[in-house]
Amino acid sequence: MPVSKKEMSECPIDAMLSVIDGRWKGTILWRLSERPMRTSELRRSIPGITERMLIRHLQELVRDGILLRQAQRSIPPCVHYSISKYGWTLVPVLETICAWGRSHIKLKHSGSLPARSPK
Amino acid sequence: MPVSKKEMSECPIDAMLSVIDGRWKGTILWRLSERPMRTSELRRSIPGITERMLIRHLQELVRDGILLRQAQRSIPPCVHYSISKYGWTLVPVLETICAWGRSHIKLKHSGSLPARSPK
DNA sequence: AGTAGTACTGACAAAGTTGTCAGTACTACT
DNA sequence: AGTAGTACTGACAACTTTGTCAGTACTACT
Repeated sequence: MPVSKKEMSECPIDAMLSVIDGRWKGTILWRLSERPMRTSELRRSIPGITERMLIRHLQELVRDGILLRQAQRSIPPCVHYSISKYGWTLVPVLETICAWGRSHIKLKHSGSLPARSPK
Repeated sequence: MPVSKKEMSECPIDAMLSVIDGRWKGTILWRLSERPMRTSELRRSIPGITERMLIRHLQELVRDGILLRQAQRSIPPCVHYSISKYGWTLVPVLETICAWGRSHIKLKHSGSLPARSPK
């Protein structure tokens, strides 16, 4: 069950968005761009996310080659996730997105854009 | 009824994605970045889109300040959509996204990334 | 012995997004 | 007179994504 819909679009924008898209993917990448983390650590660092959704997103990001999954076969299990070499090529793009998003938020808060219809 | 979900996230990435996100928004912006178009023209230039969805996406993009809507009050009606000054600040970001997406598609097609699970 | 912790899956409900269909008011065409 | 075109709305079905809940197997702690 995919977390993002635009499975294999030919449009490059959609192809990129299919990797990023998903309720929590941006946040996950953001956290992991600081440092690799293990599953539970990541979960605690993202308020509101459930374990189920975290794991689904992680699995997709791993499938897309963005994240690396390193598991120690121990008990209790310990799995570390980190951004792969390929994943790092995505980070500058995210920074561009983020920069625009930041100024967009400012505009919205300053009220110079009409607020979106409530709910 | 919103076309995109992440209504007013504090995360800049989500704030930006909420503007872009929606099944057809990327394509719509792409078309309009070439030249302004009227509704029906736009619809015909995007295969697969329905009039209903086109109009919903257009309305959201107008609400977000990305597009400009210019209507002649004539019969039959004639409405032109174009990218606003603010919308143009988004275009370089889209180009960055697009560039990454293009190389991602290449990688997927060359098979060096595992294909996503079918359906 | 009971509780919490690890990383994860399956079944399913709740929300959210997209698509379908019909309808509006008026004109221009055959 | 019938048909097609314009831009758009409302109701609602279909599909996708997200969230909830329970359960797994095993250890470490009180």
